[in-house]
Amino acid sequence: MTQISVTLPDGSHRDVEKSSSAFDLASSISRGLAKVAVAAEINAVLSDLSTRLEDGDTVRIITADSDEGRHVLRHSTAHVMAQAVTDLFPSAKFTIGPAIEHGFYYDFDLGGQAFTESDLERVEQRMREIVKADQPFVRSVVQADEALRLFADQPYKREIIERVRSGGADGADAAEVGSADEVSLYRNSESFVDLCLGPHVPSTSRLGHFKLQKVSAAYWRGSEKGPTLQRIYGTAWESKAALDEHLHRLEEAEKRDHRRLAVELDLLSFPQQLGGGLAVWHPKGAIVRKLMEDYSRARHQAGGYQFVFTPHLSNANLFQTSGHLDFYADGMYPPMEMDNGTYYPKPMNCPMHCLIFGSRARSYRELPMRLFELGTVYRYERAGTLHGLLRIRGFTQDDSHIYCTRDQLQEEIISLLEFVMSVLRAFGFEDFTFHLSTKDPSKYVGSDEIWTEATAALAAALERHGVEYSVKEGDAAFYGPKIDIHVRDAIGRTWQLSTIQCDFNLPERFQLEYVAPDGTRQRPIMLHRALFGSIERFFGVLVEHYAGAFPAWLAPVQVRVLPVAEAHHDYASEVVAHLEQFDIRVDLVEATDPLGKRIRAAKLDKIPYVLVVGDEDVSHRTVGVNPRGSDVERDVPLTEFADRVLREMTVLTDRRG
RNA sequence: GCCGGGUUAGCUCAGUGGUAGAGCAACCGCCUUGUAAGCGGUAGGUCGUGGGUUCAAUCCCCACACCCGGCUCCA
Repeated sequence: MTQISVTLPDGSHRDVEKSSSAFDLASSISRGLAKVAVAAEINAVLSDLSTRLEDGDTVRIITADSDEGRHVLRHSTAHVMAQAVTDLFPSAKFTIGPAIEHGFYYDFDLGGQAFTESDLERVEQRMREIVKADQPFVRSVVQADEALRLFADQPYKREIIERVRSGGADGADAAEVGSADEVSLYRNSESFVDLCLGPHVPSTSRLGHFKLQKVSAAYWRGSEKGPTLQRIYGTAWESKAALDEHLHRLEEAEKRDHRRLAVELDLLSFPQQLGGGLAVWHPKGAIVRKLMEDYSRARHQAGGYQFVFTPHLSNANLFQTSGHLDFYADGMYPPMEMDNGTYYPKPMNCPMHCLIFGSRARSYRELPMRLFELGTVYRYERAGTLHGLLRIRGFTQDDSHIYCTRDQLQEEIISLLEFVMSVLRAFGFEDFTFHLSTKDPSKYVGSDEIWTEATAALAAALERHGVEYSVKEGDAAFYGPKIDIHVRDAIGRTWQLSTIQCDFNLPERFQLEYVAPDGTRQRPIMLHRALFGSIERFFGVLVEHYAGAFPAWLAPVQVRVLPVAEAHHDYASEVVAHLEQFDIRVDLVEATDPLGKRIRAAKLDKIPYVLVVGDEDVSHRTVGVNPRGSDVERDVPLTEFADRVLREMTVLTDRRG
């Protein structure tokens, strides 16, 4: 037999010469395919293009412009970077260097030294030389003993091999090496060989559209107790155009940074005198926040929630009862000794809501009881973790705790999902992903029965909605399973916002009970639900989603009126007064500066409507409308414009139905 | 908390061992009738805070605070 037959992804068969490689197959299909091929999937295993095909194999050629293809490019580029670093820093010990979303990194031990920005340039330069040298990536498989000799002066590589051999490996180790006895290697030059399962591109000349981005520290094996390594992040793409586009996207994302926009738009600030992770809200930011909160309250009121308020401090006994002191004392602000005991700033609202539930005998007739509070909490986040509004020490949860019977659980979760998505849609989020976190067998409270039931209730609710969801095994909190809801923003980034969590723990700890129809005392199940998550964080996400250009109903200033000249000031004031009577947020900038300059300033303030009024408008009671993002309209009757803005503002009420 | 880099006017950023500068913004004046920067002037800084070295520190050294990029953590 000189021919073998392989199956292609479309189910067709193709004959190729015996002992053909995957690359030969690609070439036989088309020269174009061969040119963009970077690897192959053979019988569902990702493999090098050089792999010999067998009769009956199912083969899919991986091209550079696919997700898997880019993954291969990035992984190979990481190897090239490691070679470049070891060329330039001969004493560097290299560790691991995987492909990640949009790029790759590699971690090195520089013996206490750190890379500088100029080192990065040198490394990048050396990488370009390696690419030009067209070094082949050659895979080999050796015995573990031989590999240990090969990496005699690379302690991290030896550690990986040893761990795999002793069976103590985790997934990351196995991905580097292969199996316990046989170690997979890739050599891309005389001097550079790395542990790796591959696959890799055939040679370094297939790479080149990359950029090193930043250098930072990382812990070996992610452990704070391990050595500190130097990590270099880079990105790599299939073409210069794709690389440029990616870099452009990063620039655009930077322009949306809520910390930058918060300053530019005068929304809020983090005064140094206040301390880290604490924000003050300026009038413009406060208006937006108030509108968000007002809307949230209105929706909760309509949704059958009861509003409660609880204090910022509590006697330590409460957090002893709730278990927070046992589990999270490190994340709480330190205690204050007072004349009648020890007090803590609250890190959570739930214990206090439990006190409200437990304040008197409860009947099943009161369930489900939905308590809601915009509750401000304080958590001691470690200094290095703070990040604008997204990671902050003092923040306000839109926190709801729902006490219900086991029979009510599923229905309650279903209506919660609807409620959460409906509110998020009102803020412009349409694309949701769902994650169901299940029991961690090593850390949980409650009976298996109730875990199964609650997890099934969460899953059923998701399925009833017909939404896709991923299961995160063992990722639940110790007190119960949960659903996390992520949203995709205007430029495709995802943010975790809402969470719905079942809790069997707190009702037990607080000995919460209700009287059932048969007169017995039963323990309620508790659902924790944060919708925005934290008002501060959600606001930050909104700023980035809208790039600071809030929709009209949220904009701090909705309309700015610009008289063309001083002669139009009186009429401009009338326009302002007319709009203000409908609670439209409107301001006026008099004609001391030229019109063009005032227009520009209004645009930079991202105001939804700029109204220009001149002679014709005065005589016809009209306005010139310059809307954000569309064309100027002249001679719009003032009353018509007011109606239009009002309609836009009532989008809320429409969504409420 | 760890590693690295920072902190100069409201903002963006120059700069120097001999107590500081630009553009924009602000304020004042002039000009000004139609959609993204008219002209001129004025004011504005304990160069993050504290200590040290020095005749002299915004600059060099140390500590602290805060910020940035990651790591770790995130009820």
